[in-house]
Amino acid sequence: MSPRREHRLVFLLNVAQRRLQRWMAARTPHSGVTAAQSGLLFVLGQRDGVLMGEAGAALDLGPPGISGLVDRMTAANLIERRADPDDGRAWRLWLTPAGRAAMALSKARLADVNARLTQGFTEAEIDVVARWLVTMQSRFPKGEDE
Amino acid sequence: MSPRREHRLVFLLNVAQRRLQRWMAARTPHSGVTAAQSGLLFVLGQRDGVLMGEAGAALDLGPPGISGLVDRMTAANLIERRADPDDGRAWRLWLTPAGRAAMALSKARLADVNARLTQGFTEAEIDVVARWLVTMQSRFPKGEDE
DNA sequence: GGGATTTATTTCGCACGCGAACTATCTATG
DNA sequence: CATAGATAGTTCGCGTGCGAAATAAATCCC
Repeated sequence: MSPRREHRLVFLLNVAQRRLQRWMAARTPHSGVTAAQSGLLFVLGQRDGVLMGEAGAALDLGPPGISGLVDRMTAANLIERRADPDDGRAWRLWLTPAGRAAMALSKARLADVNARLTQGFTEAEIDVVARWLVTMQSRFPKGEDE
Repeated sequence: MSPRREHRLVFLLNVAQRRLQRWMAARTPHSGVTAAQSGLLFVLGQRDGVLMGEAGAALDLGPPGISGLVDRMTAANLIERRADPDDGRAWRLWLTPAGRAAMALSKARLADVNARLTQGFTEAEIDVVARWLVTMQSRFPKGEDE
């Protein structure tokens, strides 16, 4: 029984996430590229020149979140903001050479993280975990849907 | 077998955590008690008068984390800081009546969250998830152990 | 065409939690 | 006893991301 085990899921999720973030932050070989920042680097690695809103959607960030992330990464010279030629409101994001290099380094770190995230679990178990995490997205939606 | 699915675990964990936090924050019936704050309320509900460091350990927070949390909750009149009679450096934390009431309300919200966290998954699957989350704690330790 | 509405992004204030450095107290050791 | 070291908390600056409100450009509709 122990309702306590279930009670703990909220907490366990929180702790696991923070531990992972902290671990990644501490192991940033290249100058200060954080986990969130590598996320954006990967998005741009696949689709350079996306709109900020698209990048935000890909990372599940709202407007203020992506805006701040872009600010910091622009200041760090990892990406560039260039006006969209067709839409005066929009900005497109482009990797700088430094950003491209940082992305390559981030991939190595990600490989290490992946090993740690799956080690000791069967593929079926990892599938359960992934399915659970994905399900939580629809279970705790952004809007205030019931 | 898509290495991409594994790649996503970092991201999925991050998103699930943020979605849950956001959802809880939006559904705070009582004045502004956040998820982190309910965590401390529950700790005090079980052991009123703990040292700040003990509370931090229970919530996996470092000194600055628990210190700030206590600051905000003290300002909100949810808890009280009282000097430890035996140790001039230490402070013990106590629930205020308002804090005790907020804790009761938080429990209702937690029940709702728990339902959403487990609904649609078998007990065995939830066990896998819980085991995975716990394992991640040792996999991404606080110290810089390799 | 022009006013209302939608859309892209920014700004503000906030909560959270980290690492590093600091202060104050307690404890151990010579 | 004095002093060195350990321990409890605080403070600072930072990155992250949210909600709400503002700005500016695009679009829709009469």
